[in-house]
Amino acid sequence: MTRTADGSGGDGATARPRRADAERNRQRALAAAAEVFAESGIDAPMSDVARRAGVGIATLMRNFPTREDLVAATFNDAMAAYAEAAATAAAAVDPWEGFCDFIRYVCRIPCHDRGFAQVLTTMFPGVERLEAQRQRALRDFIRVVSRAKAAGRLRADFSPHDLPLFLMASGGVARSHTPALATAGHRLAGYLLQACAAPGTAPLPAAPPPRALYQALEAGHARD
Amino acid sequence: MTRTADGSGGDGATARPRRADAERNRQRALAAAAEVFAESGIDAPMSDVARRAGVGIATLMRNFPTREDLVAATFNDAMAAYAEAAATAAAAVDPWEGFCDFIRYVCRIPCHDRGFAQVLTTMFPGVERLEAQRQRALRDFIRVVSRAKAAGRLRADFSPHDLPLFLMASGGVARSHTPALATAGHRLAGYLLQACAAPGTAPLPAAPPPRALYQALEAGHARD
DNA sequence: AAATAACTGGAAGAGGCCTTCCAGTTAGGC
DNA sequence: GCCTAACTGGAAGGCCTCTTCCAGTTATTT
Repeated sequence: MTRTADGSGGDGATARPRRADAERNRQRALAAAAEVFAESGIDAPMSDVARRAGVGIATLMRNFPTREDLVAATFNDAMAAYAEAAATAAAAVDPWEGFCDFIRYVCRIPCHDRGFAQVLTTMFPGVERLEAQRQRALRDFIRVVSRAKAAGRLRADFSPHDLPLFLMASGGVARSHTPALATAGHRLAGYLLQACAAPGTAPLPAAPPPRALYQALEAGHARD
Repeated sequence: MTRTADGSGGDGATARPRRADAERNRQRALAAAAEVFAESGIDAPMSDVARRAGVGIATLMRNFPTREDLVAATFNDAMAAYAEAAATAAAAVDPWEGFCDFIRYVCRIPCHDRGFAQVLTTMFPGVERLEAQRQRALRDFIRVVSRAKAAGRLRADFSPHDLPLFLMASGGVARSHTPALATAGHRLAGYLLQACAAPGTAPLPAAPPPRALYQALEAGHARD
């Protein structure tokens, strides 16, 4: 699983197998980053990551020259798991169950991994692998949605692009790692699922054009 | 309206009426803070506020020794308006209309004032005036809720303490001032209202104990 | 219009974070 | 076991923000 990360840019030929301690440090950095980002978000100080990994800052910076590099490498597996969850939901026996399970899964994410929640609601145009997984998840989620609609359980005006909306909403609740906020997050998921159930009793306000929405989420950092 | 802010700690007797230019600067600082905080949130650099106000940093700091002082003074009126909106909702002819209007109003706030959204979802135990208004709003909202329930339009398991939940969710969507995100915020409000309508088709996940919830929102800064 | 107390803004100091550089250390080939 | 290239960690420099201090300016009083 963790083997998927490679990082040293395209050494197609077996140039040389990398020194063992260096690789060990790289892995330690990734593990530390996973912990720190989960707790404090992807803007956490690099020095925190280095300290927790037990390596120097320079070592961290050499392996991951930019913060984006580290973030991408750290959440590669999580993103794959996310895409996998969407695929599972698309293959669920009961379409509505599949939909509900996936939404609940998604709403739970910010409670235990703040960093990953940020990654899920931020576009990284420069990181192909991450975006490819996100695309895959979206494609599968589109299937989830159409199946649930076909089964008559999901309201017709639900849009697959409401997914980032739900993610951002959950992220807003899970601003820290408090049990109370985790409970609140579950409750929000409950409300949202209730709202999704067919038939919608009243029309929903229009959704923003997907292009505009995703553009607003680009990595210019969610800050104004 | 703006007269309500006083700041110079309790000069009960007419000690001396404060120099005119000083008062002018104070007002300019408040106006600038309102703009800056609305755009960038209450963690915006103090120097930005000073620059926009056209005063020196020292002047700003003398009027408002801590950031909390400035935040409290800046959002005093907005908080009063918020409480007023709750009162209006509690007096609405149609209880359900009152409820919906208020929720929509609340969900719109983060779209045009990021700072105020943060204030609404952060407790400031040291700022009595702010907390008093918040209490007042909550009391009126409790009336709104019970009236809407009595009218049979609001699901029975809705809790008045879900209000901060909705606020945080909206805040999560309105991470920047993009039209797309404003539209998304409206849509979220639509979903939430749908979910609130009686009868709930399925029980909601339990809410966190209010004490724990509000504790998690205390001004230890929404960071971890 | 002079005296004075209130008020002003910039500069300097402190702390945090990111980035770069370099002298020292260590793994791995021979 | 030694040599060399790979790798290491800390320290220094740059930038940003908050806070404090002080010499200069200005409104107000008489």
